Amino acid sequence: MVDFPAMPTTKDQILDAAEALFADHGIQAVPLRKIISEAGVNSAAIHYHFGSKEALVKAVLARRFDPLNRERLLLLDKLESAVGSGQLVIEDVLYAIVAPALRLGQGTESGVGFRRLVGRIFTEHSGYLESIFKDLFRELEERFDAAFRRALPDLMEKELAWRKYMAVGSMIYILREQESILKMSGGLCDTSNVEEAAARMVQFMAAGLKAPVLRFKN
Amino acid sequence: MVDFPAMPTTKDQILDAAEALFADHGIQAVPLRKIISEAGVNSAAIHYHFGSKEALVKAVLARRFDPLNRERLLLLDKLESAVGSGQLVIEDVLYAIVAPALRLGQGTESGVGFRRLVGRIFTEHSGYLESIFKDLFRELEERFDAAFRRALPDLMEKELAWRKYMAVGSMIYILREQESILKMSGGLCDTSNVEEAAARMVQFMAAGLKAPVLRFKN
DNA sequence: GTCTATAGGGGGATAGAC
DNA sequence: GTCTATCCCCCTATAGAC
Repeated sequence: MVDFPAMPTTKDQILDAAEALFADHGIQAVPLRKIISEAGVNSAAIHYHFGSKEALVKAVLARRFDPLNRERLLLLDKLESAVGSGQLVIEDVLYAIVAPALRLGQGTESGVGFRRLVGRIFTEHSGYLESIFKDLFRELEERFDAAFRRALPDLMEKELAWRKYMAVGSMIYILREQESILKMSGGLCDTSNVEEAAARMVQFMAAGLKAPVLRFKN
Repeated sequence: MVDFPAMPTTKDQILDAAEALFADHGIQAVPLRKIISEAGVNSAAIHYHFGSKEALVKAVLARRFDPLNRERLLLLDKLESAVGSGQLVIEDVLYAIVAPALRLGQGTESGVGFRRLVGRIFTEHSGYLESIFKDLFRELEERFDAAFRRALPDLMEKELAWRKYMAVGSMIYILREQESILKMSGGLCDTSNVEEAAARMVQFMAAGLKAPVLRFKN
């Protein structure tokens, strides 16, 4: 058979099927058998191509998160070089995190799936997922933590930490549950308009991050 | 043997063990065998007392969420009767949702576990969990949706819907991941001080909900 | 590289003695 | 109400023919 570029390889079929199923049901909940039957490949193919379920999971995640996080860092690079030693605008920093994730695979049929995966990975920790997650996000977290600091220089470290996790929480909930939210909201909350969704998310998170400082006794 | 009130029944031992394991690993990920061994009961005890894993899950969740949501609704009742036909304050409404969840089991050893369960239930949907979740939260959601409307009368329906889900997302992420957040933040984000944590969460969510309105083309 | 077949371990659920 | 023993299904992983 001639090597025809558009022909999906067995490996890709497995990755596609696994990605869709992981997004729908969670990573642990999906048996390799289901991936096999969904991908229409042989029952030994996964172990031949990847070696184990853990290695497959790593490959599925890396295929999306590596380019996604590279794009986020590229946007941050641009922001940083644009302001020089000046102050970063928190809305711009948030946009650099949110928009690439919302854009992921827009227009493709499988797009919703791996956008949901982006949110899901933050709340699946058990066993080997923990270390996969850390490897995927270490650089991103360091760079954006520093950017948050620069954009919000007046916040105490503790205050910023609290608000950062709450902002992250709101973002991953929207990404992860986008379909059930679309349904629950009766069609109002639609992430398929990327710029609108990004603007709403950025605005919400920025408002929380910039809220007036509270005083506590401790 | 005399009926001694402090003696935990087999049923309670099962519920306690299941709750802790569900909070740690997720509901689907926990096999009944693990609950059995953790609870130190007989391998047939769960099926004798509950009938199935689904019925056990329902019992575990109802034991905590029924009183929790009753308390939230009681607080909302008080707010509503205090303002009469006037306007509700969004911060008070948010506090009525957040504070009871943070207070759940504070001081007890197993408290962290079922506080995490509160957050976890929002992102485990597969199969029978969906309908259990709806049953547990139907009344709460209706009442608090109406309260949000009353507290934020100037927001368009769509705007309010978006912001509501983002606020919910930030809350459940904090509840659900409280231990990993405590660790990741180097001890800064501690939910054991209930009033401080509640105040921070309320402030963040309220700021996002009250952010200035954006204009969109659609 | 792709197939069938199967090993080997867990999973939920149940029967039936005590 | 509590125990032991076991059924039957599904899981990951591998061996070995083609």
